Amino acid sequence: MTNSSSKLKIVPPVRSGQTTEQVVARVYELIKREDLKPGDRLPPERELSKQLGISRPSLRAGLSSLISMGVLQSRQGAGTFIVDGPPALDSEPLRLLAQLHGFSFEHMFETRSILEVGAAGLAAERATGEQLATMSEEIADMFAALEDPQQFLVHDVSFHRAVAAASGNPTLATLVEMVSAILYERRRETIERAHDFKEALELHRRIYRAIRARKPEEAREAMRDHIVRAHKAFAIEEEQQRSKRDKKLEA
Amino acid sequence: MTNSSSKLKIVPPVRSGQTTEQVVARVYELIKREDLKPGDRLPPERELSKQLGISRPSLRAGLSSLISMGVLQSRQGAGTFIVDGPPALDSEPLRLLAQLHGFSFEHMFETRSILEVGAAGLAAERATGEQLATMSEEIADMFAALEDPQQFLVHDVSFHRAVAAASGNPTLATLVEMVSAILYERRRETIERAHDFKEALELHRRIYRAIRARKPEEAREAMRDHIVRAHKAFAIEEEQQRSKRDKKLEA
DNA sequence: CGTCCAAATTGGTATTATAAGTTTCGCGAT
DNA sequence: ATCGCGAAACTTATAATACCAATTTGGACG
Repeated sequence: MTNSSSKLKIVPPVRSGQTTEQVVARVYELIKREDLKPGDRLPPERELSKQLGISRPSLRAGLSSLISMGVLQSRQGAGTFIVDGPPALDSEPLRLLAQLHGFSFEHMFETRSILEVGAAGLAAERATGEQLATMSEEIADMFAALEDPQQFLVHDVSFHRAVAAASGNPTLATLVEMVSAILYERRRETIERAHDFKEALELHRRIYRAIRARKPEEAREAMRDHIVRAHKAFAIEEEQQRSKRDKKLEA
Repeated sequence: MTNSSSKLKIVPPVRSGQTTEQVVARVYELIKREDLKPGDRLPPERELSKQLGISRPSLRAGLSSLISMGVLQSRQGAGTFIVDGPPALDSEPLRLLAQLHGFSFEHMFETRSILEVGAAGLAAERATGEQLATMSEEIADMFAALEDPQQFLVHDVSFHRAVAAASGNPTLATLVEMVSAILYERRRETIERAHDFKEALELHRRIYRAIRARKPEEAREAMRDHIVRAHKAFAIEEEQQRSKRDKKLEA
């Protein structure tokens, strides 16, 4: 139903949109018809370019788009594949947009809070036993990493990812992941000066207990409380780093 | 973060586009240093490819990525520009991801609900006079379009966009936009059979009044109620369309 | 069973032609 | 003389063809 006569719009044969868009649209069609599943290999570039009636560089431009969108992945010598693994959106676009329009970290934290509070509430309603186990394990790993900030942060992030997954809503989990990734990267740089991991750990346990006890409202409240505090801690770390940098400039 | 030590699977090094990534990274640097602001023009392709030390087709592959990410925009004969206007993320990646992993519309609605309920709450705290006026105007336009489903839907969407904007959180507004765009496209096809616009309109007015009265919890509750009902209406429309299609197949 | 080579495939470049928008300049009318 | 207007020249993105390089895969051969 691509260029049939359903509309009388004066559209020259393949004139609509750039060739790049055509590639994206075509791959979308392939996926939609389930000719392609995650992990599958696409036809070779030369063949695919012939099928679409465009040149190889043009095709490559389109594939680049899909790769940067996180839908495809290519390995030289092997082929181009539909990305396998958990669904995820690349956070690069959001990062660029934030940089362009000067989104503040305050807004990022606020958005993250809304998403994760929602996720925690759903998780309390739907989490499976296995998902509960995963959360619990991450908390144990945080205990074990109380002296190693970087490692602690890794398990912190994993715990939140587990909660998002336990919401049973992949769309929501994907958005949580996208926003968190940006904050995580920034946090990694300032975590060294962090303090009071024990408090953070206790807050995580509180979230877990509420989810485990199937109490959505408590889970939501615990998550909200945790992120507010995390935001404050983050702000303090940022401030410390800033003042340190200023000091260095004086010298 | 991808290949943690949880599995020893021999994963070939991910060389997904070295030059393409270079282009994205370089443009990101340009933006970060504020050499480039929204609306600005990039150097011509020939010049830029020389600056980066890569060929034009390779550069174009990178630019294609940025264009599909919604960061750039090209006009033949004029040049390539940083996108101007309100910040927005292309919803194509999410659409593809949803198709690939079979995300359901239920999940989409649930995510939209979480985002918009949060936005409504914030809007009740922060909406400016002008933003309130915009919302009110959209409601008036919905009144005027009670007999024209397509037009009604347009103002419906605009109203929600206005609420998201009034949250004062551009990150949140961007995510709302991204998720809504997907549902909107689908809705446009089924809206003709919709019923009871008056009820929907009344729910919108309730949201507006709560925001106007600066009552966050009421605004949240009104938004939650509205989206639940919208979801139900959507499900009914889908069902009608499905049964109609089945009927046609019989004949 | 191991090693190595050849075919397949993506990665990247160079060159050229084409189409579309922008600017400029000259001409004519006022 | 000046203003408006149209056409030509220029700039720029768009796209195709041809070519070589790097890497992986699989099979042939010892």
